[in-house]
Amino acid sequence: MNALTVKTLRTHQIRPTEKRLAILSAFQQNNYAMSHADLERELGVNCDRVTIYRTLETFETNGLIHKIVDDSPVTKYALCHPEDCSAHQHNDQHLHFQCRRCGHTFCLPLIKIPEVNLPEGYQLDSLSMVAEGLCKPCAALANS
Amino acid sequence: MNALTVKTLRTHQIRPTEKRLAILSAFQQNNYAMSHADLERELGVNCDRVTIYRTLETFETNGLIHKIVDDSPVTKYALCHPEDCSAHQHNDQHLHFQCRRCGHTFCLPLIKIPEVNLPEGYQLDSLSMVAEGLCKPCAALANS
DNA sequence: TTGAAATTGCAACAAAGTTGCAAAAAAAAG
DNA sequence: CTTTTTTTTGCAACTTTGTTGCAATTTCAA
Repeated sequence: MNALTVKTLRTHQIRPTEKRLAILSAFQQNNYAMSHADLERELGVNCDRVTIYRTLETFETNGLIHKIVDDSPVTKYALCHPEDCSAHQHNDQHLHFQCRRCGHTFCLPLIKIPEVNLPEGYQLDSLSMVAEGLCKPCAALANS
Repeated sequence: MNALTVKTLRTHQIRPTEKRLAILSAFQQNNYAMSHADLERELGVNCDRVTIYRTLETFETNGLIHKIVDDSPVTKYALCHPEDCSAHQHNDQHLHFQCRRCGHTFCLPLIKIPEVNLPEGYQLDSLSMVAEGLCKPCAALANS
């Protein structure tokens, strides 16, 4: 039992069950955004498909992970940065980067999304931005 | 037979068949990004599901429409602006706006995506940006 | 320790998208 | 104007992704 992980869940008002701990550590062990299929692969048969879907929903509504919008048709999630998100509001206004070679999408939390001026009459809630290209490791490989 | 529409398809090296003309006019008659389900609804039973999927693929690879990345799980497409895209390259670097009320996503071709500075080592191909909120008509409704 | 509330697994379903193949349509060749 | 070739379409079957209802189990608190 990882005490730190348990504490993380409790902080977000999420009961630290075995399955949830496993899913949380999967997120912590990978620096890219995870899809349901990614998690299913990592957890093997020890966890039901539906449990994974429901855990993701729970984690998101409690401000532990956020959805990532990218080119792929599947929904992906990444750990929120604690200073940005809570159960009440998500505020992950940073750039995401999708690599065309390895297929993974990463958070670049240090790069904030620039402001845009919307036409008169539009009301803005949030902005998201995805860069596509080659991530650092894949770019290094391509140049060798 | 709409001569203009036929010409548009020929310009993009796409054979102007009946189904393709119908799908193209569906795009022209709606100013929002269209999903497969949207098209199926518009075309009724006159067109097979698979034909729609394949037509979208053909249109995209020939630079007539582009994929739109938004919050929803379904793939949506919008007409390209002729000056931006061709069969060889898509270059639709404008803002997209997704309305939380009507659910539609619109191109805002006049609002260009700002530049961002990526960390050292990353190689950028393209950027996409989605704003979420209330579109003009829906915002007007909400304020009345 | 017992009882209420939350979580999980199972089954069944729905929606989104893909693939192979044969029939039909369109274009090119003769 | 046929015949041949290529492209497009429809159908069936399948895969992947995601959802819902319900009963069994687990967790937590009284």
